[in-house]
Amino acid sequence: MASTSCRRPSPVFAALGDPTRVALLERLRAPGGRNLSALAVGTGMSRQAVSKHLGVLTHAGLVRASSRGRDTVYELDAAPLAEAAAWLDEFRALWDARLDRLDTFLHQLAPEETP
Amino acid sequence: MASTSCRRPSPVFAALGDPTRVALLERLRAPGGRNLSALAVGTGMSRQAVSKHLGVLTHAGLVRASSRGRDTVYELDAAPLAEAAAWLDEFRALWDARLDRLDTFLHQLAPEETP
DNA sequence: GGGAAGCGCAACCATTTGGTTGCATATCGC
DNA sequence: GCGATATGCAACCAAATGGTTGCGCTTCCC
Repeated sequence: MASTSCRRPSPVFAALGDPTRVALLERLRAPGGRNLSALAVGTGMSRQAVSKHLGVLTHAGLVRASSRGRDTVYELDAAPLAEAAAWLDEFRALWDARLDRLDTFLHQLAPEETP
Repeated sequence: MASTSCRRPSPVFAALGDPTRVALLERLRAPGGRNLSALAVGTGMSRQAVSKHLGVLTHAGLVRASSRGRDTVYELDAAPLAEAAAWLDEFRALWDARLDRLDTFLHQLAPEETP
């Protein structure tokens, strides 16, 4: 098979494709969790907009939301980040392997032309 | 500073967020490059749609396009993938460091309650 | 030279996305 | 109980996205 073995984490990449969501993740990197209002302040957006972005992040598995009485607490979950990094590394590794095989193939064909 | 040091590779993540584009990248992983028509066949899309996706990938730096006579040859450039993976690792590392500091802080506060 | 192949550009359309506002509901604290 | 706080849901809107078709230009090859 020429494809990577693990599943492609497209939702994670799509979630990370928006700088606003990345900024939210950086705010969530502090331990302890934040509620929606605390996350929305200073972003220049309404709470509802922030809530939508948090929904995308939650759907991608990057954020866990737990209802805590009156407000919902959002926490970072970095496990999908590790999966995404692993996919990137695997993709690159397979690509490099292809190039290495091409290199040896060219060497076998014409050793003097590929120093 | 609480932010990661390197710039956030949002365009790369946005480009990888579409499964169609990831499939194109996997087709491009074979060495030698492909022209537009070869990439479009079998995708169920028109050449123009594939060209737009290739434009997004090129803009993200994941693909290099070189004009080769009548047709343009597209080649994979995996360097942004490495940058993206590095960003993911750095983000996770900083987050883990925060958690570690919290852990030691809690230990200093009440050693018997955090086994 | 002339037909065919390959590509880019522009116009166009449907759907999704990113954002807003308004309102209803649940919860906390006095 | 009651006011204030925190959230979710629905409707709505502008802009971006993903796709199409058509046309024109360049390049190959016979």
